[in-house]
Amino acid sequence: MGARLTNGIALPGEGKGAKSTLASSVYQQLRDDLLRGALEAESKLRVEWVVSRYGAGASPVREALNRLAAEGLLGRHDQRGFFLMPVSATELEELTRTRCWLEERALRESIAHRTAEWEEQLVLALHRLARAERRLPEDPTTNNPEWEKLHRAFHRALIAACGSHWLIGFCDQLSDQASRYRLISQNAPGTGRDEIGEHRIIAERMLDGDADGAVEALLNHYRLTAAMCMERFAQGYDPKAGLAKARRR
Amino acid sequence: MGARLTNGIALPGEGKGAKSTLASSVYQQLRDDLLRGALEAESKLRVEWVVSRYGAGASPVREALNRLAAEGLLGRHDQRGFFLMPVSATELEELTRTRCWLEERALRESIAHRTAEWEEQLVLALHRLARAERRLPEDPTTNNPEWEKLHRAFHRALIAACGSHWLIGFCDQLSDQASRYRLISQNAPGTGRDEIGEHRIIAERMLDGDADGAVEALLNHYRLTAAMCMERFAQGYDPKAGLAKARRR
DNA sequence: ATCAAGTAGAATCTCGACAAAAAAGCTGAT
DNA sequence: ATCAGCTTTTTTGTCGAGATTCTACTTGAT
Repeated sequence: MGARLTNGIALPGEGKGAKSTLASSVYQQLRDDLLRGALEAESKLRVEWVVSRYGAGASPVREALNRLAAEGLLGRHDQRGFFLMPVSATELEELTRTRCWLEERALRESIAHRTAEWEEQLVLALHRLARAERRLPEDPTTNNPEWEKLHRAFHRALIAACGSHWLIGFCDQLSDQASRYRLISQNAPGTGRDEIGEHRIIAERMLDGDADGAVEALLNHYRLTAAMCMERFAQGYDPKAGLAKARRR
Repeated sequence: MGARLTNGIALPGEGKGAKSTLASSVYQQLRDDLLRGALEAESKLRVEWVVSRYGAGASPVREALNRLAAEGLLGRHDQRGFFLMPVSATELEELTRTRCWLEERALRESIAHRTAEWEEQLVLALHRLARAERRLPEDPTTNNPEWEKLHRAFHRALIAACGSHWLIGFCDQLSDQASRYRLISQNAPGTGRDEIGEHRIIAERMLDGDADGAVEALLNHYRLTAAMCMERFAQGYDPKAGLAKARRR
């Protein structure tokens, strides 16, 4: 198993010459895959499976798994290994509720402490999001990872001026969880939803300093997304579907 | 944590029941020591030092360190190891502010969804806290670890009925950070503060369903603690003190 | 004296093998 | 057929050695 390292060729996003460790590399890739909903099939996550998939030894893989478990993306039981956190309707509801609480506070603080610099970043984030394609051009049934990145960046830009990196971190964590649900339930295309319009309204009200209006728009945005997820995944998602596939061996 | 293990090798010398995994044991002990402010001297945390102190190999120690870093109690730089998160006045201010935001929401929700069971738990937590000694009987200058446990349990009981384990987890995280500051700056004894009285007032207003009053009492409680910490640690704590000691060699 | 380059030392990080535990499979009796 | 108890297999968790990287120190030149 040759260690196929990705150093030497600097990725465009990694301008800092910081050489990453294997543990961090596995962490990043596995995290992306988790958020992409790429491996929701298996409930259990054997370390040997991760080792063979990402081409690293057991030690860095275990370090990555420990980080993800501490973040709440994975679960862990002593002497029983790691597993993907289960999903459920009640958990989605609780998640959305918590998210609304925190984001409302973050939004209001962000508006109260806005600066010109922050406004420009917000405009920029909205512009980039509007330019990106929602789905992959070659396959309109799958989400565009680039759009997901920009979407997350936009929502982070909204609360960037709230003045608490703790609150920003918590919102990020909840955002990760939410996108996991969104991508598991494969948000249906073209359900008559004007996504970019929703985002634009939120941004405009933010820029106008209309805190109440922005909060209302944002919470509706979250609740609508959650409702669509809930519906689709209450009727369509079968947690045992993946296990059948895993049995082939 | 009531996992009674059928571990034949009792090894009573260790005291701590190293029941499950070494990584979890090191995690628990190191976390306790961090919150106790027991090792704030050195800024850097060499894994070999942890290995020799807690008697485990490098692998479980690294797993424990990764968990703590993901929780925000430690910092980490690739290829540069782990370090204790620095403390500062601005960080304490930001922490306190964030904590007030989250705890206010949690408190209001907890009151709104209170049950008889929850009320009883709260009464119990207050009673236990009132019974415990604030300082160690044999050495009145150091805090009583038992009191710290009960104090944390009381504050968690306040928000236990808020209906979101996410929010509870975030509040716990902030509570950990806050107690780190409190114990670093060695909260002064006998500054005329009626601690048990403050806690009792909060609990009484909670039980009365007086949300506004409870919130006011709780936030004042946090802000007073923070102010005392801030004062003592702005004038008394020198972050370079530990480094100077480290240079002797 | 300051600064740069090169070297020796120390720390981090990773790998492969081993021990311990849990899960799966098997036999035999009720 | 079911279940307890034992054996086999799989998986987790741990250790020690080695490779890679960072840090501190010495040396030499402007």
